[in-house]
Formats: sequence, structure tokens, C-alpha cells
Amino acid sequence: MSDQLKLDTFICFAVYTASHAFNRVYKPLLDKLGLTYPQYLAMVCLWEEDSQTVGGLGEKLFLESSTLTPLLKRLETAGYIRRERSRQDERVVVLHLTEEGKRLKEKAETVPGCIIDASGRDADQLVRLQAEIVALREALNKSAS
Amino acid sequence: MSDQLKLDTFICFAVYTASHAFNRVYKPLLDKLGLTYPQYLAMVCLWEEDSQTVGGLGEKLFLESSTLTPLLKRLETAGYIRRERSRQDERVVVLHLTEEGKRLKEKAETVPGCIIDASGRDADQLVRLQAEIVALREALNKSAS
DNA sequence: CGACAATAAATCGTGTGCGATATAAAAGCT
DNA sequence: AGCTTTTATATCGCACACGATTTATTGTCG
Repeated sequence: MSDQLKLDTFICFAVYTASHAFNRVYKPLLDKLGLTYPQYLAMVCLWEEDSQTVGGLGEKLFLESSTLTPLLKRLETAGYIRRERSRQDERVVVLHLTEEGKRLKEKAETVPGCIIDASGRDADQLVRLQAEIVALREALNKSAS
Repeated sequence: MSDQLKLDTFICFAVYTASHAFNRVYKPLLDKLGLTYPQYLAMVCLWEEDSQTVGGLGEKLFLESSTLTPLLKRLETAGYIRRERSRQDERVVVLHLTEEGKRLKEKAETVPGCIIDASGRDADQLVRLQAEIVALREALNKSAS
């Protein structure tokens, strides 16, 4: 059916544009921290658990090393992390938060609240919607693998 | 609360990764058409209504001219569209589907079905979820403007 | 032990995305 | 008409994002 090719009915398009919309809301908040959105995600990941590997971060963020390596180099240049080859396995690069990187967490604490406010939804709605989108993501990833 | 900074609870992260997941499912399908995902969106837009302007397309796709201009030039090089300055207003560029661009629609008809299959969800669920995500997008865009 | 496969990052090329700026045309104003 | 402002695209610089490939190291198997 030709009717299938309607942009406004594509859930993928909704997700694609929502992702951009989130970015626009995050931008002014993250500018104050000197981070881009993907950099912020990497920092959140390290705040949760310091000294992760590039590969470990990639699995959690669903990103390739070809994306992460340059991004992490920028975070290192910014002074937020250190990148060190593992002694046990020289192939692996371990990421450590610097003191400045740890301090940045305090300044980032207010960000999630701003995003929730901008979403115009209450916590329950967001939790439910988030779970549905994660389930969708899992189905897509399974299908693509 | 420090507990706020948990990656797995971020709806933005769910949306961000779901968007990438969609891209991975689309890639092999769109490779056959010689299109990237954003190029595909632009073509869908023109299949719905031919002879739109760059600005009009940008409003529908939520993209800037700095993104669209190079993308549309690639579609022109590929032979799917023509870009022509309007006679009435020389500032405006009008986009016309070529015959090849129109023919491509037939080959694209099967794509949405494949995506729905990959999502592992029935039509009703997708319609509902799509509406929720669009509402979220609108709230975010309103907040950012 | 040594060739070979597997693994982890990094590199490279292409294509988005966007903010800031530039360019050119149209519209508005005196 | 002449000058200013607005509007529509285009250009530029930077930062993703990924597939394909490369490099270096580790693991494996005869």
C-alpha cells in the first residue's frame, strides 16, 4: 500500500526527531559543563563506575571504538579523564576520572531535573515510556544482529 | 540526589539508542535503494508531495539548511531529484523528483513492513507509542524554543 | 615453540547534524 | 528610488556515528 509511506506514521521518524529535540534541550545545559551530549553520556557512565574500558563503555552506550576513541581523546584533552593501557592486557585501554572529572559530577546533578521538566511529563509516565522504548530498542537490536 | 545520574533511567538515552537501533535495521534495506536514512526521509517527504522547497522540507524533517543542502546535492548527484531556483523568488530552491526518483518509490514500498516486523510490535502498539513520542517531542521543542 | 586466529583500539573515509556566518534576493520604509 | 531589514540557501568548522581496515597484543592449537 502506498499509504504505508507516510512520514507522520513512522515511529522511527518520531524517535529520530525526538532524539534531536532532546539534544536541543540538553545543549545549553551541557555547554555550561563543556560537554557534548555523547560526552555527557560517557561521563555519566564513568561516574557510575570508574576505570572502565573503552569496550565496556561501548557496550553500555551502544557505540563503536571508531566513535569512542576520538570522543574520549577530547574528554582527556578537556582534563576530565585519563586513558591508560592496561598492564595485564596491553590491548585494553582503561578510562579513569580525573579529580576535575569527579568534581564535574556535582555540577551535573541538576541536569536530569531540567530534562524532566522540559519533557512536560511526570515521573511515572516517563518511567513507563522509557521502558517501552527500551523494549523496542532490544527488539530492533535482536533483529539487526 | 546522586541516584538521578543513572544512565539506565534516562529516557533521552533510551531514545538516543533506539534511534541508532532503527538505523542499524534500516541500513541493509536502504543500501539496496542507494539511500541513507536521512536521504530516505527526504525522499518519503517528496513522494508525499513533489516540488517542495528546501525550507519546507526542513520544517517537516526538523533539519537546518546546513544539513539539508549537502544531503540534497547528493540526492541530485544520485539522479533522484533536481534542485531548481524558483522563478518567482530567486532565494528559494524547489526540489523536483526525477523519473528515477519516482520509480524508486516502488522499490521502497516494502521497507516500512520490514521495520514493523523488526520492531516486534503490532500496529496498535506502534501507533500508541508513536503518538506518545511525538507528544514528548513537541513538549521538548516548545521548551527549547 | 611457532604459525595462526581472535581480540581491543585506533585510523580512515563518508555522511550526517548544527551553530555561526556569508551571500543573494525580496520586502519594507522613508 | 535608495537604504535597511528580513528571508532563503549555502558555506564552514566541529563533533558525532559507523563500516572497513589496520595495528598491536593475546590466545590457541598442532
